[in-house]
Amino acid sequence: MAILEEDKFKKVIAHAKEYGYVFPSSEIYDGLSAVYDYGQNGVELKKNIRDYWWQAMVQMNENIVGLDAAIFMHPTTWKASGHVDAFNDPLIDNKDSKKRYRADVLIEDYVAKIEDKIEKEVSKAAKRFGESFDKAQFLATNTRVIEYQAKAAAILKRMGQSLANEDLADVKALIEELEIACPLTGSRNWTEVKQFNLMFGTKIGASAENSVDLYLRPETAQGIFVNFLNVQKSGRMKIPFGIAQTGKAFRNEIVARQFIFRMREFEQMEMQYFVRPGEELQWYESWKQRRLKWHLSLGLGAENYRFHNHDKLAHYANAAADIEFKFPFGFKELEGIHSRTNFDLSSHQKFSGKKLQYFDPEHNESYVPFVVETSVGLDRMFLAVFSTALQDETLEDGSMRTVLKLPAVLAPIKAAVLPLVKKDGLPEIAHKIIDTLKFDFNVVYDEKDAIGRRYRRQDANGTPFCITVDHDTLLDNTVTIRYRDSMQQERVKIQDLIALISKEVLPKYWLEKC
RNA sequence: GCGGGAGUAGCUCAGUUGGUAGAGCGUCAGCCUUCCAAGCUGAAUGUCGCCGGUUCGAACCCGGUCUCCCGCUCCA
Repeated sequence: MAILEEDKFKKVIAHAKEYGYVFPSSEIYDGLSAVYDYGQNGVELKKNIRDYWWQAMVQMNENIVGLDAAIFMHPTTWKASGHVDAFNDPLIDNKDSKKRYRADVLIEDYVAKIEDKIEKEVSKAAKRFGESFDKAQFLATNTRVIEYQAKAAAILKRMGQSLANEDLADVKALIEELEIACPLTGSRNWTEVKQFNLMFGTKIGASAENSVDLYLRPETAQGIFVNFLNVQKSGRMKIPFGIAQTGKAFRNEIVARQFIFRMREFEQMEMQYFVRPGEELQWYESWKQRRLKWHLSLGLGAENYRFHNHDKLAHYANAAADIEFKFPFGFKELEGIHSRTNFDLSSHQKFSGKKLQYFDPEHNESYVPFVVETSVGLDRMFLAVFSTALQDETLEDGSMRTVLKLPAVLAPIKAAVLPLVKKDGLPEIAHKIIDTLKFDFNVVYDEKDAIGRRYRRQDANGTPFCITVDHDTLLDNTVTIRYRDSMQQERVKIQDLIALISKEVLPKYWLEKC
């Protein structure tokens, strides 16, 4: 990270804390690694981002509906989804090379070398005996081969048992006995073997003997898949249709860092779109474009976005791309768009024994639908918006101001109402204006300090409008409205305020750009 | 997890060879009234990250520990 970008990132984190957006979790106890709390302004910004997404996805699309599935799910869910296998690794570090390996893979590689040796013996013998060579007999009788085979089998058996018994010390002992070295450096200076489970485990049931092991969901998608038929039938949904959900997910990351970019507890905004098999790639393409358009509608700058198409695909996908955003620490994933095939629904069908199929009346056939997923990290979206909005500006007179240029639709506070001085009845009028605006917008009142300083305070907090009550207000019921980004001021009638602010902050005017 | 750096008021940081903590900004109250911060007066706020050790005495020395930052590593 360049020095400038690093400074910028530090400023973002400090500003987020200072203005009540993001606090380290449990800070009075020294915090909890990679867990953060959203403060009084952060919760508003986050809610506004979530609402903006929800409106664009659910409200604006007749064939997309919402869902709020529980965080706890039946344990078999995670076997079906592949997370139990994929999120569970015994890892070992080499102290000299600083490289980390899966302990079981190291041992399996070693066994593979033994098998190579057996193969070499076989091919040597085959050359020697020519056409009369009997491979099966050779394998069964050659003493060297039998020795190799016995050794390989013994190693695998012992590793299997140790892993099953969670005897990680023995896995390490095995690595040491076999004198397995770091493939890169040849060092045999290993740490202990540690089990890394990326899913958080917990228990349901109050008494120990009746309890069942559960996981906190590592993604929200599975709640949608297991409810696919419930929603389709109760909502009389016809393919293609989508189910949208926002909610918390949990991953026990080995290293979680970069502020709220990678947290152990985070919030996703996901939509699973169910389509006819064979049509998934065209939907995948169209969702890629639609989702990018949604991001661009916020006006953070087209140059800050790019697609990253995956070459290596996960086992369930036949196409995948990320929308990457230029964070203070570089371009990183903001949203994923995946063509997940019918992997999840098929797998749940297999594990549950329940049919998860759709009867397509148009084509008169039943099938397991294919799925196109769009998945945004809400916290990442927050960071993208917040870090881009935070700017230090040099003004014409050479002075500086810190301004948080949040898209007005997302700003926590839409307007501040300020009496020019706190006497002559101006505060009373300001309070009256607040009473008329507060039904529609989050507004605040401030009378402390000089007017200029109050403007700057609101700038730093991202408030798009300041409304100033002065002595002329007493005569003609007009106020000054001052715009955050341009610092321009206008004289307007009090009764025009609602319409004026609405035009800038209501989602309606932003969603039209999606 | 490894290596490097750091933890003193809300923020940014001082703190001399160990002698029970300061500044600026911010916050609050009051004065002033002035449409783009930094006018005047006054006030609050710290067990100097935590635990232990050395010492008559530790923010400072030693050990441990926690947290954060950077790099490596990991990342359905």
